[in-house]
Amino acid sequence: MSNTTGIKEVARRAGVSIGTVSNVLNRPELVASSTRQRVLDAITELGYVRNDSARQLRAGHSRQIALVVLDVTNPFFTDVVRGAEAAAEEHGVMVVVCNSGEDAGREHRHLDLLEEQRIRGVLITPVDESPNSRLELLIQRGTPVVLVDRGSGRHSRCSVAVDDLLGGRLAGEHLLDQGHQRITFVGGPASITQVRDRHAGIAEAVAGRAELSVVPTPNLTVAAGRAAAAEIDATAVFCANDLVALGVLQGLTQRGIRVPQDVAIVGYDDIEFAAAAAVPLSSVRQPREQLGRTATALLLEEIEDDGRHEHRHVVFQPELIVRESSGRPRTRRPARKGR
Amino acid sequence: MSNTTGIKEVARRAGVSIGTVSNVLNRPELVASSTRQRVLDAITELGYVRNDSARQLRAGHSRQIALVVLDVTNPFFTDVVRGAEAAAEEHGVMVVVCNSGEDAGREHRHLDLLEEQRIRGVLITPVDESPNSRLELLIQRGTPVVLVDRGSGRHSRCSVAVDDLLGGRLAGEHLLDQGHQRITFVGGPASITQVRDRHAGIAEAVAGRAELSVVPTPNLTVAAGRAAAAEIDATAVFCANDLVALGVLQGLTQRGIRVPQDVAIVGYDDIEFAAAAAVPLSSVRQPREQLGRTATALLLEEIEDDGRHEHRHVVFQPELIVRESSGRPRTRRPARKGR
DNA sequence: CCTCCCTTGTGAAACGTTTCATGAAATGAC
DNA sequence: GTCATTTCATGAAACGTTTCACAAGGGAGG
Repeated sequence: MSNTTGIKEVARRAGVSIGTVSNVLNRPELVASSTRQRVLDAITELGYVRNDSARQLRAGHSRQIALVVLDVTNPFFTDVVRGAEAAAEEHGVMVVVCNSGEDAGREHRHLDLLEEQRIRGVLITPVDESPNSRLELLIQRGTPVVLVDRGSGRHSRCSVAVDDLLGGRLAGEHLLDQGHQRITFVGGPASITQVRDRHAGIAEAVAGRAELSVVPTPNLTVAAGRAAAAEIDATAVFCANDLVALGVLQGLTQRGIRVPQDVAIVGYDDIEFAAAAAVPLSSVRQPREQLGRTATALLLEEIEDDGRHEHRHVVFQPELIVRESSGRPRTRRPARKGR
Repeated sequence: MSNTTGIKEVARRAGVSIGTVSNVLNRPELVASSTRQRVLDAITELGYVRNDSARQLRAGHSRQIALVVLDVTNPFFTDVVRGAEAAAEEHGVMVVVCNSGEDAGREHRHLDLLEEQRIRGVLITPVDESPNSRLELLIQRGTPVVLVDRGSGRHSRCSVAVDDLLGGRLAGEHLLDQGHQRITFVGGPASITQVRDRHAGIAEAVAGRAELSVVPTPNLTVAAGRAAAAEIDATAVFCANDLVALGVLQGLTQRGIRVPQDVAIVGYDDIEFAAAAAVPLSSVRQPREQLGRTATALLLEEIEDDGRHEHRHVVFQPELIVRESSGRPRTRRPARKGR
């Protein structure tokens, strides 16, 4: 309603030129304090609100960065979001969160929109990593992009990742230690790099020492895990994801299969809810917030460097957290035992 | 890099005026198909990307809506996000997600930015509802706003909510039915309307029939719940939130207190993880996605109606889901009993 | 052949900023 | 009192769109 059309009105009210108002806004030290005050007053009296479109148009690019996640519903990613927001806030940059929902089409559309907005930079965990993707185009046209939770052989961009191969190996070693001979990997689709790497990791660890099968899932959700549980026929399960693991746990329990006595489970991500699960879940922990923080730092650095910039690849080490779901059946809870 | 400066370049390449290019983009039926094709070709050859800032500047407002949530980390809100995204997508509108983190300052800054961007509309669960807040100003200046998960006495805006008083009552009745005489409400801060209403609801149900105490928390997180558990001295707990409930469950377990034998717990929201908890959690269920969907529909409707618009208030009914955490101590799991 | 209308395409104005070259006034040095 | 320098303020151009009044050309109807 009272959108009093900007700077011009303010200028008139304060009795100065629009250039001066702009200066008050952007380089206040250039304007005499009395004038400055007059302008400031006019601004508050009029309830003037800067028009960002005009600003951006002039500047040629936005002042925000985007974070495109695979699944907002996954606590892993919400923690990444928090990390990114924290880092961005320190630099006075705003993060807009986009959700691809593991859907390449939506990711594509998001990138279209973001490019139209001349977004300053993009943090993304891409749905897949085909070489001629929409993403490549974006990079090619000059938008800084940092890959999140995904290593990158290519050197056309920065990346922040956790060593998923190692994560898979850790899980594998652990399950072997527990004496398991038939292990199943649950997760999918294989188009997601994390899924492939985690699978490759455990395959490597297990090779020749135990039997490894796979139950593929259409996505990485609790529901998918629950469904997958029906097909599990092994003494240990390694899930691509804690959500899947939680689902598998529910599914197995429903089938009357006890965890960990009959089947052990190891998840991935160590989300907050893993520890609170019906059977506290063993899981491969990733530094989730750190991931977001570092990615943002890298992106801002690249934006800063503008011209020449050395792309960097940061890799974090995962850590296996062992809880009841994969421990040897123990009797260490007297309260329960004694009743 | 190859940001070939827009429409003008395209026009030159296709040998037409810029007005024509604009027409191809916005009202293709107005331009002869041969010309149209020529322009389209030029666009792809040049890799032209529309400049949204310029578009917005001309239009006077953005074509996106914002969703400001209290806590991205809370599965309740991520489900609301999903609902909102789904509804928005059907209308070709993009949703930008902002996280206030239950921090009034951040909420304020987000609204500043959003207003500068002339955001088309805002869905928000405000941190608090003081009458002269930043939010009021936004509404006053003409931005359509829909309150999410919060009823509104005022008629200056639409709202979508779940009847939290009823939710509290349901929890209260249930716990009374189970014979509890000393009940504690855990949650805070009281500045959050939901917290107040849920508390008021159970207080109403319990009044005169049992003793009700309160353990306040600084926010609605698992950690806060865990900490609050130390102060609990009652036979039943009603938590403002499933996150808090999960925390309380952990904290009590750590103290060697059994749930539900020693203390019953009822949560709120019925997030996906509630059912998967160490002790499956009783919880007051809200139609989370529905909330997001409806809010978005209302907002789009208001944007459509533009001039005269009748503000509406949609209220959903919550539903109590009873699980183990508040059942009478049962022995219905033979597998466990028998070992 | 003249008129009228319809289809296509044009050019310029406007949206609200920022920036920059320029100018005016004030200050200081001599 | 003059000149050089510094401090402030100005006006116009530019950013890339969309929109709108208008013009040019082509048919159809008379």
